[in-house]
Amino acid sequence: MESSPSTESPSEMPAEPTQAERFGKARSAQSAALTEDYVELIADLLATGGEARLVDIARRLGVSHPTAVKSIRRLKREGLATSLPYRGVFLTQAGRELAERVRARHRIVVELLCAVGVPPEAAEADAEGIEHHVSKATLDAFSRFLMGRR
Amino acid sequence: MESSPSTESPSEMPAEPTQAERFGKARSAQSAALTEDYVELIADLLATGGEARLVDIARRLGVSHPTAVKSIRRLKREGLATSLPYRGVFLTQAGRELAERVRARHRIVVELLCAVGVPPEAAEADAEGIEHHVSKATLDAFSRFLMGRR
DNA sequence: CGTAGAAGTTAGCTCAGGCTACATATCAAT
DNA sequence: ATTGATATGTAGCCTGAGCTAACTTCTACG
Repeated sequence: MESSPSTESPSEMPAEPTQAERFGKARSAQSAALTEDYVELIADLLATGGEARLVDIARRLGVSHPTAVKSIRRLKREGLATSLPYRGVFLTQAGRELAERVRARHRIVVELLCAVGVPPEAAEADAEGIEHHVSKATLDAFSRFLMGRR
Repeated sequence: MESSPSTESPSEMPAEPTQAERFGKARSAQSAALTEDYVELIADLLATGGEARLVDIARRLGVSHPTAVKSIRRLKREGLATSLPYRGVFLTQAGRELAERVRARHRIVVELLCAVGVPPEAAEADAEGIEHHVSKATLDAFSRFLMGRR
C-alpha cells in the first residue's frame, strides 16, 4: 500500500469544496430544469394554439397525464402558473417572464451550437439538456460570440 | 418550429413525438450523468492518489458516505467498478474506458466554452452540467471547431 | 495489546418524478 | 337529451438519490 494519502500535509483543503459545490449546483440545476421545460412549453402552446391543455403538455413532454398534473400543481404552488379545471393552464406574470428568459436562452444556445458547427438537429436536441446548465456568465459569452461573428 | 416531422400523416400525429423524445432523452441523460461523475472521479482519485476511498469520493462529490455507498453499489451492479471492503474502489476495464471517454469529453467541452469566450471558472463549473448532454455529433463538431482555430 | 477514532456498512426515512388504474367531468354528435 | 369519446383529476405504488443514526471493522498509537 502506498503511504501517500495522509502525507499531503502542507496544504490539503482548497480544491475539494469547490468541486463538491460544482456537483451540487449541477444537481440542483436539474430540478429547475423541469420547471423551465414546463413553463417554456406552456408559453409555446399558448402562443401557437391559444391554449395549453393538460393532454398536450403531457404528450409533448412525453409523460403521462397524471405526471403533468403533479408538475403543474407544483408550478401553481411556485406562483408560475394557474389553471381552470377544464379550461387549460395559464402562466402568471412571473411565469411569463421565466418563459421569456428560458426561450431567449434556448435560442442562444442553439445558435451558438450551430455557429460552432453542430448540425441543426443535434443542436436542437442537445440544447434541450444543455440550456439548463448555462450560467449567466456563459450565456453572456455566447451572446458576445454570436454578435461578433454576425 | 419543428424542422422535419418524421411522418407527415394525413390528419393527426404531427411533430410532437420528436420533441417528446428529446425531453425523454434529456431526462434519462440525467441518470447517466451520476454514473459518469462517479466513474470520472474514481479514475481521477486512482490516478492522483493511487486509491479511491469511499470517504474521499463522498467528500469530493458533496454527498454523505452512505449515498456514495449506494451509488458505488450501482456501479458494481453495472459492471463498471469493483471494491474490496476496506481497500477502496476500483474500475473494471469497462469503467476505465468510460472514464476515459468522459474525461476527454469534459476537456473538450471546457475548451470549447473557453474558446467562445466563457471565463475559465464559469466554463469549468458549467461544463460539469453541460457535458452530460453533449451528443457524439456535437462533440465532434466541438473538436473540429477547436482544431480549426488552433 | 487495547482502545479511540476513522472508515465502511446497514437500516430506515424523505422527497420528487413517473406510472397505472380508476373515477369524474366536458363535449360533440346523433 | 343520451351517450361515447376525450380530457381531467385522484389514489396509490415504484424507484432513485439524499440524509441521519446506529453498528461494525480497521488501524494506528500510546
